[in-house]
Amino acid sequence: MNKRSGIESKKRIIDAALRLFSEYGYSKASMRMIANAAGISIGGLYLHFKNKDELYLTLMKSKMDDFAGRTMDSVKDIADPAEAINAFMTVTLDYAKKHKGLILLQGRELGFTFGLEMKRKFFKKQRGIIEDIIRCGIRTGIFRKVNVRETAKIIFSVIRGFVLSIVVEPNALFSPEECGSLILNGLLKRDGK
Amino acid sequence: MNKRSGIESKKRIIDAALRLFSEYGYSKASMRMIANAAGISIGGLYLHFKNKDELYLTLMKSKMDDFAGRTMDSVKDIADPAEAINAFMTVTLDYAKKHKGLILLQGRELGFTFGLEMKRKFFKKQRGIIEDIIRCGIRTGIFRKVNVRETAKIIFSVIRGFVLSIVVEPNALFSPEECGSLILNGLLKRDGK
DNA sequence: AGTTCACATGAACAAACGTTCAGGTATAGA
DNA sequence: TCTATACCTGAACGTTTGTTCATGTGAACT
Repeated sequence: MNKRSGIESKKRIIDAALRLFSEYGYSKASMRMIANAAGISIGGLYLHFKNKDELYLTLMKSKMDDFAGRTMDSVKDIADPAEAINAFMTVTLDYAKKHKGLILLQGRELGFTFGLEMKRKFFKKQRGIIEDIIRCGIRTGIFRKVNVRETAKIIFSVIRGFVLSIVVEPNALFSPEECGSLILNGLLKRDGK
Repeated sequence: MNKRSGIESKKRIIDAALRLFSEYGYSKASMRMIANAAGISIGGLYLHFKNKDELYLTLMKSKMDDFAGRTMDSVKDIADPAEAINAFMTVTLDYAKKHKGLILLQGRELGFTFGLEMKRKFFKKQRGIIEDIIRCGIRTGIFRKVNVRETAKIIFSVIRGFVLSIVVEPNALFSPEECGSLILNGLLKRDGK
């Protein structure tokens, strides 16, 4: 099983690493396991990534960029803020559900010193999108005059919680639609209705 | 530093373990480190806990029981559902903020097979409290007729997200009050106002 | 004073870890 | 056919891991 195309090997390594990091966590997924799953030798693995940290970070970076790009795209040309909130919610949660591997990987090893800065940047960017939507909603008079930053944090927290739920209680997930509805309408009865 | 009271040693071990598990995670906090921090020998550690798993689980169990008890107490004799939601939120989030160690410990190592069942039970119980409050709110006509289970999941998800935020972005936390307000009132402008 | 017993020690062990390295092999160009 | 190059191999190394065990120690009871 020799003489492969280099980039293809690298790709197989990344795939295997994502799978194993996700299932076992950073510490318990050993380089040997990853090499094995990728159909390459241990030495070969180190030919493509200079060490375990680099492998992990490369993985994270590429997947998170992809994630961010998609959510951004899905919202950018929706005019109605209420609809945009819903869309952002739905896209994010669906993506998370479909890519459990990434989610597991990123949720786990939380206190990791060496991936933290990257994650923070990612979160800030995502929260920024929500803030823009809220500001737009307030400007156009559709939303109440809430504290934009606080509210964005809260909404983002719902998403983060959902993502965590995927890991801990996969069969206790709520529907994105119901969630959008609660965020928009609240729990209290409307005066009129 | 010999001849201690046994239970006191055990207590020191638990303290040290919580601190080190929290800071370094399950895998990277070694039994030697824990023994060291507890001021006991490696062998002595195994006198009190038969292995690393047991130490971890004992820790988790005791802290989670404490957590559950406190949140339960804080809500049980508040009549107004809206107020109860707020109280539950505040107490839970404050507790989480005050006990970062526990939170880190429990958020980290998410995919752990051997602690999962316990965690699920804990979450279910907590969600049950919220469900009761919502049901009460609907019955008394204060809340809209929402899907109780779904809504409870969502609210719980906010909490879970907050808890995660403590770890990842400690200075990007929202206020429990603002959060309660959003959940109760929603984002859309009220008809009357 | 002697025995017992709960608590404590740290050297020792096997296993697993991340990483390196001396070497091997198939392809591409000469 | 020879050489250069890119890709690959797995034994080996030095650490560190969780866990065990033969041995000690001091207080309490007989």
